[in-house]
Amino acid sequence: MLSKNEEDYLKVLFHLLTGEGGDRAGTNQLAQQLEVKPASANSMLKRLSEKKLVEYQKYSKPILTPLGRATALQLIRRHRLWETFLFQKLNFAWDEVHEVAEQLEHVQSEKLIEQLDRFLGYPKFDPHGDPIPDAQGNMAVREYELLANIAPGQRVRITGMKDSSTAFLQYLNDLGLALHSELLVLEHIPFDNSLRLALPDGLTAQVSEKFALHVFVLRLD
Amino acid sequence: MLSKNEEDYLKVLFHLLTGEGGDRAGTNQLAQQLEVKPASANSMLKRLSEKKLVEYQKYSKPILTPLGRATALQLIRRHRLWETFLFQKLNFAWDEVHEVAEQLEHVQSEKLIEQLDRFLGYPKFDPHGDPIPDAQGNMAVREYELLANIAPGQRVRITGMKDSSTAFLQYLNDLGLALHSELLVLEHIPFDNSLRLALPDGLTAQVSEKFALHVFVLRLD
DNA sequence: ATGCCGTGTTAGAGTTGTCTAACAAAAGAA
DNA sequence: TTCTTTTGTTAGACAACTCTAACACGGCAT
Ligand SMILES: [Mn+2]
Ligand SMILES: [Mn+2]
Ligand SMILES: [Mn+2]
Ligand SMILES: [Mn+2]
Repeated sequence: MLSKNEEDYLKVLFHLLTGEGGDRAGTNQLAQQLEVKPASANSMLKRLSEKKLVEYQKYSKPILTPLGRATALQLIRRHRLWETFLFQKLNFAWDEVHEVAEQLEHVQSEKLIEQLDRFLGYPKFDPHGDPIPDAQGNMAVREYELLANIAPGQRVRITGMKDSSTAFLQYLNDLGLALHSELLVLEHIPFDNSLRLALPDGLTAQVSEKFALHVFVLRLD
Repeated sequence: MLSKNEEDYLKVLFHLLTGEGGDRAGTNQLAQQLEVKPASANSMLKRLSEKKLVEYQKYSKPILTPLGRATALQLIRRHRLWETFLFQKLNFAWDEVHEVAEQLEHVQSEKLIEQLDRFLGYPKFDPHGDPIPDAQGNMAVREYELLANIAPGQRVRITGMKDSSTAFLQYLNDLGLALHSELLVLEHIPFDNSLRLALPDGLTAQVSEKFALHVFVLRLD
């Protein structure tokens, strides 16, 4: 059985190694993500290696073993199910769920997660649009495109966010946008690659390229 | 902020000191309840004393400060709300809720508990019939009498259990009894103080005095 | 009052995790 | 290639627990 800390390190490592350019992930990135010093991350890498979750030799990049990957996916499953619960049943806002799920994910009970999944109706995506792995670690592939790449005139639906920071989520909230919101790209301004959008409430908004690079969408029609 | 372990020690101490004959509770009882050695309980008593939750001088019985009592009641609130959630929403059996609630109770989030309480409809009692403290630490007084003291001919409703051990809860289950079950005392056998009962399903059962001393009831009619 | 036994306390060591400070290796620039 | 910067590793200390083993206190019986 893994400790809460071992689980958190493993999960962060999974995200670092699975995200784009994940091959460059090492001790320092791991430490930074977890807000600890590199010395701490280094000693945890050794411990995870002892437990056969990570393959690690000094001065080379760590990789997850199949066991490590499977274990991380189960933790991600728990995290996203709890986020969904908080959002759907307990009136938590979009940007409030993560912090609490970060604690709830460590509760050890097979039955708890099974029953929570059933209670929520076997959701496929969490409130941020991220796919929820099933008990076998399989998850839906989210078909998405970046909003930044959509041509004017195209209607789209928001399917996820690349960034789940509070600042970003609250900005989205202020625009009246959420997962599943539909919007229309009105204009593309070549100077700075910003976009003019028609929002669900009928208003229009001008958003930066940086914004548009953080929103995943599905083309409609 | 208290650690998970500090919270658990505090809660057990509260139950030891609040239960009948709670004045006799000391280092050894505390250690036994928590399944640790007396040396460990002793050092935790010092730490809780440092944090002004317990008044403690060596070789004398510890008592809770008002702050310690209030803190313990909030933990008990969280525990019983989670038990209620697991029982009512996630199909957990009566004797399965405690172990998981023992973990969930340590999740730190005011909003989580507020919203959970609302989601459950502000329940006054947990699945074992134990009262749930409100945010101020107040709880309903459960009017109860021991089944052992009920005279033949009296109809009663089960309002709680003095013992929440798995063995006891499963015996109750096997008899078809649960919280709120109604039953009729048919006969009192003076020889061993056992009772004959009419059960909800129409059958009768013979139960020992020990059993009858662990069930709280309300007289009906 | 003395002695015994159960209760309670301390010292000292181990585990899991953290940090700082010093150092070693690898990568990049000149 | 040689220097410099970034990245990674180690040693050693500390905190929050845990334990075992030795010891002190206090209540009770003779
Ligand atoms: Mn976490
Ligand atoms: Mn999420
Ligand atoms: Mn607990
Ligand atoms: Mn209970």
